[in-house]
Amino acid sequence: MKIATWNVNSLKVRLPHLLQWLDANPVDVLCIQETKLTDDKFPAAEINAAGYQVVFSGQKTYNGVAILSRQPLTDVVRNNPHYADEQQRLLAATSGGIRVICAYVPNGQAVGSDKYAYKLDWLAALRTWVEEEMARHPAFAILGDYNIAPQDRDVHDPQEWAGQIHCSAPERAALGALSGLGLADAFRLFEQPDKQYSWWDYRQLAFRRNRGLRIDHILLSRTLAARCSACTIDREPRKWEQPSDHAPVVATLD
DNA sequence: ATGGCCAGACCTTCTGGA
Repeated sequence: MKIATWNVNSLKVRLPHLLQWLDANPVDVLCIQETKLTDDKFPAAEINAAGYQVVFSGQKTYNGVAILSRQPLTDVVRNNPHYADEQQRLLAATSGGIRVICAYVPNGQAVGSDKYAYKLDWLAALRTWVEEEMARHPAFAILGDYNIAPQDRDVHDPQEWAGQIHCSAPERAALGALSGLGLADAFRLFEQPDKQYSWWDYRQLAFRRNRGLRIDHILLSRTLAARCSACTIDREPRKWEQPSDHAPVVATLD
């Protein structure tokens, strides 16, 4: 089976891309972020018609997450029970025996800002919840936009980004604390070409120049990491007209 | 020159993203 994550940056604008991508890439589970839609506006019928069950948790203008699945979704949980948050960034469900969390980690804006403090608090609380979920579900995956580049090799220009948002030591430590629960970055289970990114700024022809960051990740429990035979970033939809600034990441589980 | 693009809100200009 295949599981994937994609920050679509407005599902209203990107629904045609989502359907086009699913048609070419009929993954079993897809986590999407930044839907930017209230639940009454969520295009469930169009997604159902494409052969997917879907659960979603949205709000106006910002954030919003959804899980699409070919198999039924059960035991749905919205938001982190350990962290009161009006922002809709987390959704959990079980599909095909796998416990999945879809995560849209706060951006953080700038190191030292209020939003940065929120990002770190949010990540600390996420760890507590993930630890619980993993204890209950050995087959566990958390997929999403982490807004953190784990290492300098995940950054097009590590000197330019050194210490900056997405690359600061506390952010990387918070991601490391999640990994410390026994989660593996699926992408790094395999030999990969250099300069593989999942996000590119809309400005300055950043995509054409491959000036990007790898900030979208699939983290797998040991049980699932043992089943994982591939993990790739699909740059194709970033080339389409009016694209999301993020690319999908796909993991194959045997 | 610290900008540049994009999406969405209530416009002709802002916030947030990363």
